[in-house]
Amino acid sequence: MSLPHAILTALLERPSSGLELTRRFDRSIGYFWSATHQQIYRELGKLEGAGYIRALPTERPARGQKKSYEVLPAGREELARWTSAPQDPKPWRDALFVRLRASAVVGTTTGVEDDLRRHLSLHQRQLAEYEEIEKRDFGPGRDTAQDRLQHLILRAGIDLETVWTQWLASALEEFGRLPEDGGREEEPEREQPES
Amino acid sequence: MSLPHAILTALLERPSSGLELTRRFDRSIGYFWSATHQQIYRELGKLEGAGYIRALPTERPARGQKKSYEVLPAGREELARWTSAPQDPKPWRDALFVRLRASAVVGTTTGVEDDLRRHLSLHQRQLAEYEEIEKRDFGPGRDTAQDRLQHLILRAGIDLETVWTQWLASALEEFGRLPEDGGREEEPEREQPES
DNA sequence: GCTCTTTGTGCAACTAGTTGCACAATGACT
DNA sequence: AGTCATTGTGCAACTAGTTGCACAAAGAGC
Repeated sequence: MSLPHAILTALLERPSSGLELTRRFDRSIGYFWSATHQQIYRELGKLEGAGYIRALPTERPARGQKKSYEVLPAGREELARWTSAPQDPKPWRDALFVRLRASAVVGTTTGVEDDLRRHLSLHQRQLAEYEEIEKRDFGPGRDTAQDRLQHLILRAGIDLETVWTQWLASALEEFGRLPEDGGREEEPEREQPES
Repeated sequence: MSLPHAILTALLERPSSGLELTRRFDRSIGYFWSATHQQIYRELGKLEGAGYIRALPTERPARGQKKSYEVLPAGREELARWTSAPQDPKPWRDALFVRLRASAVVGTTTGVEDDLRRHLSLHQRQLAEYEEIEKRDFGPGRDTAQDRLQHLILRAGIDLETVWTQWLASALEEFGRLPEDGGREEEPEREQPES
């Protein structure tokens, strides 16, 4: 459960209102932990209730009015605690693979193939965006410890998107070599290797 | 929402009971779509209610008794429909990156670093397991369309685990070069690049 | 001055997934 | 025969995340 901690991190980097946070999640933090504005507002409420953050004093605190939050010491402590506590990696889930395996067993491959192509171009776009950011924000100048950690994260994104595009390309190649009816099994009772 | 479709796929490959499904999810399908037995039983109930599967007739259908399911034509159709319908890739979420970024801002890196090491060895183990499976199940003999699609999926797993191990190794290297107090910013008000 | 759009904030209901427990049948051990 | 562990099945409560809507304020266009 990382959303509250992602928010604390963002607020430590810079105190912000709900909308500002939403924007920052869209173009930065959301690359590895996405969240909608609804989630963010709800979480801000909880964090405030827990005493981890507080609203910065403002002239007219009314509804529909910008409200900025800053992290309190308790919030910083909680973040430090959470950050250094061990956590298991979540088992990755990807519907695309389910669909691939399903298409092998029902024997229709054209639908997935189209989507494979679409995903490929999405991943290519994302990769390009990351590389753009890398060029822009991580030139030779910036190498404080903080820069280097952020660069490391960006690198993970780039590497991951790279394998995705490569794998999708190779999958499409493989599809090109498949017989028209796809992978429908001829003898359904055959013992499958469970891989 | 892929669990029902993952189950349909598995049942088409071979009719099974809840427990058999659970086992197959553990060592095969679960590599890309994990599920607990509770989820599986619940979903089997729903699928039966929807007329997509049915319990194979058995002598003594009592509680605590093995009950196998098979896919009905309607289930196969639904699976084919779902498989070929376009679906957007889910934005990937990874708490590790949140923690990394958080550690940069709170300035404590030792905890994460230990966990990075632990994750590295977990990914290495997973990678080894996949490669074992590849050697065992996808030798030169097996190359029906279905084999090739399953191999493709396994390849994705291998490729992904490979980048993970590489990235984690490079991250640890980077950590080795960091100053002791980590990435705590010296001037918190500096404009951060939002990458 | 009045509608219209944009910006900022938020609630409520729903869906998916996880955790924790419970209970029946079976065979083994004593 | 009696308890005990194991196997197989399942419910219920909870947590996290998504979707859909609503409402207030402010400025823009007429």
